[in-house]
Amino acid sequence: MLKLTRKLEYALIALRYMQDKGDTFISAKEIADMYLIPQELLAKTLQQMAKLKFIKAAQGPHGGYRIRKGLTEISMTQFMEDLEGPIGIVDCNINAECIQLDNCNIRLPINKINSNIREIFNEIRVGDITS
Amino acid sequence: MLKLTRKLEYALIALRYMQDKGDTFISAKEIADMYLIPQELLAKTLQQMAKLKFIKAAQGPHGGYRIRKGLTEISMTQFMEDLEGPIGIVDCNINAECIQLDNCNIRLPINKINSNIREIFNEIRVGDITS
DNA sequence: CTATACCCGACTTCATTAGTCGTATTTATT
DNA sequence: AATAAATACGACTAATGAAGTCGGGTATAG
Repeated sequence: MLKLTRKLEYALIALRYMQDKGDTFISAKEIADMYLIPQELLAKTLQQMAKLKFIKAAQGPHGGYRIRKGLTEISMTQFMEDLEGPIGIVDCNINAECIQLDNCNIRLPINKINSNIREIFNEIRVGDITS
Repeated sequence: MLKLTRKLEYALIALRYMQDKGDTFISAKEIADMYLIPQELLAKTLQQMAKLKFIKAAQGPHGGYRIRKGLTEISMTQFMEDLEGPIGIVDCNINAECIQLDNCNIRLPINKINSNIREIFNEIRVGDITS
């Protein structure tokens, strides 16, 4: 209950590592070996982040990834939702296809809690975690 | 990601309904019918809550469940953790069997976030949702 | 030319949650 | 006493989403 995905964990671990390494390109393999993360999975995550322009990719030998300026300034809410889709502690926070609709008797307080949680992540920037 | 379990949802819906109904015993069936919740599942949840002394159970015809005084004062953190176990956005918040240990480079900020989330639920009492 | 590394989609496995079923027990009502 | 309505509880199955793997492609440094 209330878990982050591994993908997100791996992403943050990788970003932090890249941040520490400065401006050079770091390969997925290097990070995977370092932190015992399944390489293929980490690679896919890094590719996704590259597509989202969070990091810059370079192909070929000595290629890899490098953090883009600006990433550290975005909120964790945006980062997480870009990678994993909307945060919603119950399904109706996301797609609202609930049969209950108005009948639901806990809707309002639950929505409130969901906002509170998004707010927590709004106030944390990626850079707060990676540096 | 970051989802509450259905069990918890059902529990809160049921509690709110019982709260509204005052002091009479309400059967699992009545609530299940009302909110289109699988009866057996709701029943098990209510039984668990009865065991935890959150509600009082009465067997036999006209039996059912009634909210116990005091339930509305406990925090959502306690309520949720009693029903579903510890809140931990990553596994190492719960059982700390991670191979990484000190090697983990995001441990501190992640723990901080976890505290923030528990704090949100600490400040909400069950009664805030059920009334 | 070759080795290294990214790119990407399809697939499989796994864990957790969700839901079902069967049986026993309690108790109000007739 | 019999019946029916309800909880109690453990074992089981199904569904879902996350985690992880695989195969084939492209780019590029040396």
